[in-house]
Amino acid sequence: MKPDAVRGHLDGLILAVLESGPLHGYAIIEALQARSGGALDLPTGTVYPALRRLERAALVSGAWSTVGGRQRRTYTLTRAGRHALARQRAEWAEFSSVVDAVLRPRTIPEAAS
Amino acid sequence: MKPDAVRGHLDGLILAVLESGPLHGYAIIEALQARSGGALDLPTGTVYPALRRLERAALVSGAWSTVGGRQRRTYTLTRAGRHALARQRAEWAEFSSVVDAVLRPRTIPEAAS
DNA sequence: ACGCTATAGGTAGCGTGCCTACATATCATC
DNA sequence: GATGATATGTAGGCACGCTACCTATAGCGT
Repeated sequence: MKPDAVRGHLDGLILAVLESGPLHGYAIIEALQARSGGALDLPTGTVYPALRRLERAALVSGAWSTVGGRQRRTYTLTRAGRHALARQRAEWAEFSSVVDAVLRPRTIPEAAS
Repeated sequence: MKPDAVRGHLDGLILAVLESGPLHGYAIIEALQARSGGALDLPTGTVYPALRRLERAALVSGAWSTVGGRQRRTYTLTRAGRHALARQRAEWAEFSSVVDAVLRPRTIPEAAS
């Protein structure tokens, strides 16, 4: 998939994978890969800043922990995050149906000749 | 619909409305409104630069004409534009199925209480 | 005569936000 | 001790849609 395609929808995707339970950043990237059948392979430079953005917006809350000597920052969906996710889903439904409608091929009158 | 949502998909939308036949910029905006049931109300400052971009990329070709004393620039899909449209449709199909898959609510195991 | 709206085209500059590239550190494997 | 997986992060670039303007004609109302 072309890079940049997720623009404007990344937040919703992250919130969606966090719905099933808290995850740390690296695991979020893997979860997105898994759920998309490998199509979504987001670089850390995309996801980590997004998580900080979501945390600033109070849609997720982050907490440090140490697992196997490695630092982890585990993110949990907040109540506001849950509402935001519902909103994102509704917006996506509308958006995708609009694009579907516009993109759908019309029956083209057969060319003369 | 939230502004900026069409980002990355605008070109495809414009190519799609041009598939049925040549249109000038203003008519393209109206066609997008019509096909989307009013949901897409793109400002001229979005569409006109996009058309010039598409013309530079040789996906559409523009031609001036005068209708009722007003200047019009009518855009026609080129062969390359038709290919690009097919590509955009394929990309959209993949992208939207990926987002659907990730966004789709999982059955959440009932919380222990 | 004047203003308003619809029609028609356009530019300048901004901000968002994803990407590339890089930096850092631990642990396991070879 | 080098490599790769795991894990987190920053800096800078840039594409692109948006806001806010500007210009011009035609038609209508007052």
